[in-house]
Parts: sequence; C-alpha cells; structure tokens
Amino acid sequence: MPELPEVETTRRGIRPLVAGQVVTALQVRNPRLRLPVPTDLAAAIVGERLAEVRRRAKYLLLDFPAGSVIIHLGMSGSLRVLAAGEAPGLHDHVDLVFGSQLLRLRDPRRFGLVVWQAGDALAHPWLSRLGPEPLGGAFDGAWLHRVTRGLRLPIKQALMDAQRVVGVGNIYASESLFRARIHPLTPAGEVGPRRCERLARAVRETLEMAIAAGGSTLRDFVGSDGRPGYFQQQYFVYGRAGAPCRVCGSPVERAVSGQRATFFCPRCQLR
DNA sequence: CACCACTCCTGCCCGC
DNA sequence: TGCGGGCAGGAGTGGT
Repeated sequence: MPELPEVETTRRGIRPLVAGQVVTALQVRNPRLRLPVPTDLAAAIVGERLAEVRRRAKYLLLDFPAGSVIIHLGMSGSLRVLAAGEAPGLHDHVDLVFGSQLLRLRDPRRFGLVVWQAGDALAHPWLSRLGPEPLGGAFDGAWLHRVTRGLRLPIKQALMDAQRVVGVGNIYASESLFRARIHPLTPAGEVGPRRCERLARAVRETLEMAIAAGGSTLRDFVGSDGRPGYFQQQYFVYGRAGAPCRVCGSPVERAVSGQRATFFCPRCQLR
C-alpha cells in the first residue's frame, strides 16, 4: 500500500530512467481504474518529451510540454521500468513506451488514477487545495497547532486530512503518533504547542526514515520483481495488536478511528 | 465549517 | 482441497 515514502521511492526510481525520454507509444490495456484512463491521453503525450517526474502529496506528476500526466497509485499500484516487449501481467493497465523501454502501471485493486492536466499540474482541483508537504519547510509544529485549533476529532484523523498536511496515510499516522508519544484518539484541539512540535518532528522523521529504507532498493525499478523493499521495515505499532510494545513491553492495542485501524501503546502514548 | 458514512476493488487470510 | 466470508485501504463525494 503505497504511502508517501513508497511514492517518493517510486519517483526516485523511475526518474533517471524516463526523464528526458520521448514517448513513442501509449498502450492502455485496461482503462478501468478509479476513473477511466482518459481516451485522449495518447494524443497529448505520444511524440512528446517527458521533462520531469515530480511528486505532490501521493500524486506523481509526469511533466510534458503541454501538461502533466497525474498518477496516483491508490493502494495497490506500482510503476516499473521494463524492456519494451516485456509480456504484461493480468493487472498491468497502462504502458508508456519510450523506445526500447516502457513505464508500466500495475494496479490489481484499481484504486489508482491516471489523469491528464493541461498546463500546470498543480492547478488540478485535486492538487490545488492540498496542505503543505510534510518534508517541506511549511510544515512544522506551529502550522500543525494552528490548523488543529477547535477540532474535536482525533488527532490521528486530523493528521490524515490532506488539507492540513499531505502524505500521512494510515500506517505512518500510527507510527508518527507513537514516536511523538501521543495517543491517537486525543482530540486534535487538545494537543498543545509543544506536543504539536513533537508530532510534526515525528512525522518528518518517520517519513524520512522510511524513504531512506526504500532508497537501497531503487535498482528494483528495473528488471524483474520491482517492489520497493519496505517489507523489511520494522513498525513500532502498526499491525502489531497484542504484541509487546518495542519500548515498554505493554501489549499494543488496536482501535478504530474514522473507520481505520489504529494502533498504539496505551502506556507510552498519553491523551 | 466540522464531521461522518459511503464507495470503488481484489488479494489474502481465516475457518470450515 | 475448495469455498465463502470478512477485511483492508486512499481519498473523492455527498450527505447532516
């Protein structure tokens, strides 16, 4: 399930292989994603040079002269660079062919998206109202404190709201709150300035560590099994209900918040 | 606004 | 061994 670190690792993996290359063909094998792949996509990009691969939140932006292909990996999407002619698998929806190689989007659960945005990609309605990047300078404790005043909803849900900060998904929300020693069900408005500071720092550190862990597997984006290698990453609480907290040994608990599984240590994390 | 519920889809795991 | 059921999960959308 790609969260921001996986998307960033994907970006870093594919960028050196496709940036600067000209699209020679587009193959839409299965247009059915969360929204249908636009039928006029080929007209927009075939024959054009891919200038840059950027990321905003969990969206990947493939920049062309006239606009950008915006890709979201949903929860099961992956992008790999393969040799042209590589036989497609069951859920390989789209290929961007660049001469002798291709960029292949696979998405078994079809929560992903491919859209075309003419002109500035950031002007797309899905991107234009997003909050700050968690790894950028605009996100810090002061910002987090400001955008959570008066909120009664749990801090975890506030953290996962892309208008407040982007890129914090279910896994890293739980992990960041553990790192900051804040109980995920604490009303967001009750988290004071010092704890907001700690939480903002925890979000940044958690994501940076995950990206660093993925960086060693960039070579996997070419060739056979191209999955980013976070599976080796050790989570503190996520998915560990009943298992001992890695810090204090108390059993990790599971709750549901905003219809999402939420994991925390009841002893380390205070309301 | 703030908040909530619903929706998309399929691989995987569990129990029988 | 096969099969049904339940679950997970990003984020847009459409309520109250």
